[in-house]
Amino acid sequence: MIETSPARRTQAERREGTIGALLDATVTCLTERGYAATSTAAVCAAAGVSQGALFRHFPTRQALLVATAEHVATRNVEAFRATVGSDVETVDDVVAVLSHLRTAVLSPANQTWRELLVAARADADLRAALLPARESLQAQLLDTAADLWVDRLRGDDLGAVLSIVVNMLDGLAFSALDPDPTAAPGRTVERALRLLAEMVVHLYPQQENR
Amino acid sequence: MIETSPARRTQAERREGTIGALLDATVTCLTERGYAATSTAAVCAAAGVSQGALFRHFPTRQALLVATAEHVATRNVEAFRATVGSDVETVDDVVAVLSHLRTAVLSPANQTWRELLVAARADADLRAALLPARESLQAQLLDTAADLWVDRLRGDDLGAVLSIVVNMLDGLAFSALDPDPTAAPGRTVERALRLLAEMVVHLYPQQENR
DNA sequence: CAAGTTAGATAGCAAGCACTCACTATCTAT
DNA sequence: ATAGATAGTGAGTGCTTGCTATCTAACTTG
Repeated sequence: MIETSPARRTQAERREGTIGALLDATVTCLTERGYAATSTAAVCAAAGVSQGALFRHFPTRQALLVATAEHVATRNVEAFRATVGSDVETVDDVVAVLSHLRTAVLSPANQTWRELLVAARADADLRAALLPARESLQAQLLDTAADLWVDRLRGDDLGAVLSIVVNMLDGLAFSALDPDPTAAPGRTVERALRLLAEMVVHLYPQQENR
Repeated sequence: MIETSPARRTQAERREGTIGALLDATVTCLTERGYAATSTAAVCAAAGVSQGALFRHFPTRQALLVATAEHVATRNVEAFRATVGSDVETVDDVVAVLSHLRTAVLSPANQTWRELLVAARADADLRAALLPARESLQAQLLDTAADLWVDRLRGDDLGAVLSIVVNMLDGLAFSALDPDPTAAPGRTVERALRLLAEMVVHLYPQQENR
């Protein structure tokens, strides 16, 4: 209580702490209030710091948003890697992977990423600033998928299947207007995921698939 | 030149004219500037009218946006109907349909619709106002597809396939950051569309498909 | 401990926003 | 032709925005 005075933190710790709080606050603001309503004031209120603190560490609002994008991009890759990790044999296995992928795509991190991508479409500066992170993420997704599924799908088909699956799940997330999009998938979506799983498994049936 | 004085229009004509100009201007503003930058001033500038004219016909900005949504929704249904109209037999036929569907999804009308849907996710009022148009559009899409493909796909699979295709194309449109998204499809996307076409054709191969 | 540097708080500013209001122009009905 | 209604104008209002300037608090270094 005496020697470990709680108000004693090194400058780097303070800095890192508030930056982390700002990034997390930006993620929550983006997911539950949208891009336009993610004002610097709102982020500061959610993070519990003043506006001066924000503009000390980020020269502009866009810089904060770009930093947030890179922050969530790494999380997204990790979530994808964890999801696809299990080995698949039967159609049911693939369905399970797709279901997990769906919840991953609906996570706040992915929601944030999507929100920023949409905003970038109308803002050339943001688009340019987001480009490297975007290409890096896409490449990492493809590499991860190739590592784990290379014996199942050939190069061309891998990219195509990945494009179908993630774009479909993204489209689903975009058009999900429910307050809680993490709810049950719904019959149509479940059937759609099964069709995709059957497509994946039957693409190369010469192996010992069921 | 004399009897048809160009400055002689009935009130209804004037009204309809400026309303149409405002709706069209809103569409172009939304597609090429995004939701946030579609201010009343920007729309009025694009339409060539004053702000007072806008607020005479639409009590609020949101009313203008909702009217625009309903305006493009009908266009979207028509474009979909025209696209799916041709009868399909071979895989190549389905690929052609999907390609046309892709360009339809990338059209300004559909882009506008998507922009409004995304904005509605963060705005409860807009979401509620858009709900009827949204349900009507979805129902019409499904009905149209059922009319034309009912002999090819059974009820459950119809919705699932439709969900896969339109969500994938929507996701593709969302993540297309190019200034001109109507450009060539790209190898991966072409392969993806072919895979989907094969899936559709092989779903019920008992008929006289190739 | 003192001087210097970094972190954070607060008040305020110019610009842009949705929207209003007093007014003019145009059309319609008597 | 005249009166009343509708369409359209453009300056103005209050509010929010991203960002800055000024200041205090906390940490680091000699």
